[in-house]
Amino acid sequence: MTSIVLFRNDLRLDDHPALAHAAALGPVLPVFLSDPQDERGAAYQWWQRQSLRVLAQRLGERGLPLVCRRGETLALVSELVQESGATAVYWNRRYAAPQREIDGQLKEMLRVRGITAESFPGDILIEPWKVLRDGQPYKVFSPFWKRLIRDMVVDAPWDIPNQIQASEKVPPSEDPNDWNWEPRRPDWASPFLAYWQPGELGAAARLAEFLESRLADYASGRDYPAAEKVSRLSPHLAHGEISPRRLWQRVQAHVEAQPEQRRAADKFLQELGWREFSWHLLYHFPQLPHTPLRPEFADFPWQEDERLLGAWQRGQTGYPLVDAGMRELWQTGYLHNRVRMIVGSFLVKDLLLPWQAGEAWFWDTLLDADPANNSASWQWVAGCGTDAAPYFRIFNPYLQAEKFDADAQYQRRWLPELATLDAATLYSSDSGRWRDKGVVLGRDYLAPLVDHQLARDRALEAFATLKKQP
DNA sequence: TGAAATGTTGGGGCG
DNA sequence: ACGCCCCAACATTTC
Repeated sequence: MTSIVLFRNDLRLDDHPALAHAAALGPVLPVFLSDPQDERGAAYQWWQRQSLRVLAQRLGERGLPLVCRRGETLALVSELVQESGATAVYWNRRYAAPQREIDGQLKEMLRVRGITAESFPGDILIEPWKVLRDGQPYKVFSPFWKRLIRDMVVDAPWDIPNQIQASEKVPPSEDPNDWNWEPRRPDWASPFLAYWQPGELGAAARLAEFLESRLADYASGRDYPAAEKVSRLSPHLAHGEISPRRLWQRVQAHVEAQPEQRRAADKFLQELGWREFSWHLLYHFPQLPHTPLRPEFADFPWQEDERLLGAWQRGQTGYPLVDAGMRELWQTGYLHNRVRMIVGSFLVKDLLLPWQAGEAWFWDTLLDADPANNSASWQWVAGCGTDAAPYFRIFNPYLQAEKFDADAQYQRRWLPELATLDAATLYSSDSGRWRDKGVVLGRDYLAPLVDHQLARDRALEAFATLKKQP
């Protein structure tokens, strides 16, 4: 009579449809499976380890164990069904191709053996096969989102079950500490804890704080990386510590109480919409993480240059805003959205490096690494996505800095070597003025890796070669 | 959810 | 008072 409930990238009790369904039927055996196929970058795995601790504790408080196993999904579930005598397995749906395939095979294997197997809506607002126009997926964000908010109903979230009966038989668990997801030497991850509280409670706290004190200024403040007006919920969403349905419902309820924040809330929900759009794209176009959706970009003359890539990764390009962003990413596992666009544009257009190289670096270093968001956004920046920024939309890193970090607060925070420069000096190209403030180019800070004007022209030339292709 | 190049307009200085 | 020029400010187009 026992049901196994699988936890994967949905490390929460709230609005966990599979868990809620199983708990209503009888005893539950919660299982976390780590299939090597599902592993993401190093930063993501570190967070997942922290989040697992929280999940195990929350289950423990309710008298439930969390059985952790590492290996191939089908084999593990097969073993666990035998060891526990479970008669059903439930899970929340996943939408990326490899995971869909695994879960499909799992369902078939279980049903052949007479075990109930059922999947439930996963961590998006609406199932991708329900948002179509003339049977085709949307390829442009605006009509997609308009359609979704106008015509579709987001399911109400499931509350945490009041009581969850524990399974009598509990198979032994592996110790996730043995999985080596936490770096030892050097321990690059422990500083993250100064910025983040992984786990479902941390997610709830972040949301409460966002609604309370950040949302009101979100519409205008979200563009200024020093302003701290964004939600910083992305890692929590990426690990499923809060569901988008719950987030949607909480924001709607907040706006009912504070109608003057409607505009800001809509803007925020639109960002959730971009996440949704990315996941729908990944569902319909499984090649999204590797292959440009615009086929003509297959022939783009990217450069391969390890030296340039390394300089970008380490924040040593000589462009203060780019370097500040790359250092924030390395030190905190996160990067403000505006700065993601700027460093992305710089990699792809100023350095002419392939967007996949940036995608891979973000995948490894972002705590919120998410296959849909990461690949869709890089294709957007590179101009090769379906609804992408046109290739010729080339960010000027100096202008972006003056517009969105006018007082240089953000750049000085992440570039201690420039902390003595006031904004006016930072924005002047007069190296003598920099020297007067104690910063010698080439000694204290690098000269720019490339000249932006030249790089811009070169990028446009490279782009022009594409259009000649049939 | 750009930026640069190019075009237009209108106020003010000045002969 | 008038026309001319300059140029900032804004608008449009082009990449």
